[in-house]
Amino acid sequence: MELQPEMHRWDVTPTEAVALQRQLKERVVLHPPAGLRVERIAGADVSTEKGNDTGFGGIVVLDAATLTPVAQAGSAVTLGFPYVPGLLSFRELPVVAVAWERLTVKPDVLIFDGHGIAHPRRLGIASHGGLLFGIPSIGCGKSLLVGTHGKLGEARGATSPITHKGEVVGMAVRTRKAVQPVYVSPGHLMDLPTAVELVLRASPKYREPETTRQAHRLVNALRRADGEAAELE
DNA sequence: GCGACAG
DNA sequence: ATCTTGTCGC
Repeated sequence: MELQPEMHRWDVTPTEAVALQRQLKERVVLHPPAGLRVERIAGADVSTEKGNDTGFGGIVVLDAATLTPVAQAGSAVTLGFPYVPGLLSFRELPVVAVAWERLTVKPDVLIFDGHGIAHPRRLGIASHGGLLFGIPSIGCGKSLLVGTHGKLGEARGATSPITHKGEVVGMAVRTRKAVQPVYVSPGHLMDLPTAVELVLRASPKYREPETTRQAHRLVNALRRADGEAAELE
């Protein structure tokens, strides 16, 4: 099951988007493919501008062992959906999808800046993106959308389960000593233990995974380059 | 009805 | 997310 460009249309209303999420969540698989080998791990991100409706997307693929970039792709797409908490994927995935199509070297796992199943309807951008691209995916957010968790130790590697409506939907993970944790949840073709392990492995030095940091760097560079080109008109 | 609310 | 300067701490 590869990319599914026609999974559904993107020009929908918020009400239709919610209905699509309820339907799509049934397809999410919460365990990794048998014998998954993570040699390449990637990060996806989108950057937007204040007085503009253009979204700059990007994906950076890293060697999982060295966390060195091996491939990348960017995109600039007009945003067709507003930011609505719980419907982030309808705003950002169309942008990420263009970058994904341009990516010549595909990763084994894709980490999104946002949540997976730690979502009101269990279909955050990581789960939706994993389904769309047919790839194992992980959600790694900087703040919670839903759920609560207990206190966690100060050491790097400390964790505490995120619970929502009686279900464990993710894990608060301390990637740096005495620094606010990140919130990890499975996207698609992924389970929580593996997601936590991969995020920790990808975050040896900073709070956020190197995948997310590199993708963030790429999309911001694209946005600034576009802004400077516009000034010379 | 009120508060919360990824990026 | 973006708009913005300086500032506290390792």
